[in-house]
Amino acid sequence: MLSRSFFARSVHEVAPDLIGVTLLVDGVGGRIVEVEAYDQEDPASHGYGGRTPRNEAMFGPPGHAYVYRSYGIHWCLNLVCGEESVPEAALIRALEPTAGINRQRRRRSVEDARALCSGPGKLCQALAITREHDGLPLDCAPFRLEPRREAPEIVTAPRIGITRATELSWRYLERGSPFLSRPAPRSARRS
DNA sequence: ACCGCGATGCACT
DNA sequence: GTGCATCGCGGTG
Repeated sequence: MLSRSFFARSVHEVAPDLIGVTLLVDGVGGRIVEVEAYDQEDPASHGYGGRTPRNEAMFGPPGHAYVYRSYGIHWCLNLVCGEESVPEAALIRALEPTAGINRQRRRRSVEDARALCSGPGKLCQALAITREHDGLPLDCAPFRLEPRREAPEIVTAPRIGITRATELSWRYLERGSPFLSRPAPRSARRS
């Protein structure tokens, strides 16, 4: 299990450190292979405009989940970082499935393991993450976070699917992983 | 390979 | 009313 202090650092330190960490919800999940950082001064962040009912968890203590609904259909999972009342969070964008893969297949109605968790909405469907997980601590059930065993090779690239602050390379990926939401662009740099 | 679009919730102007 | 931190499908090269 990751220590509580793991998340009590800048999201820009935590986000790359999450690559290779195993994320499980009720025993179902896999290795994190893609993450994006969102910070307090970031116009693309949900926390940028101040506290609202939706983003309340972003302003809470680090080491908790922030789950929001995207495009009215999908759920997306963030891990809150930094310090209380300062909104910083890491968006989990893709997992390499390692646990409960058949349950993930049933929830997603997909066979190919590469399609189970290759996107923020997909992985929430595969792990059955919903609004009920918003604000929950990450060091208790149903969550489980296991440290990585070996240091992965990490590359950085611009974030995906945003319209503001697109010049920032705050997307972190495991180099060469077949489980990404989208391949790394040719411009990707080693972290 | 790329591009367009519909589904649907909700924060915000 | 508009704009998303999305996804899957169907059309066209």
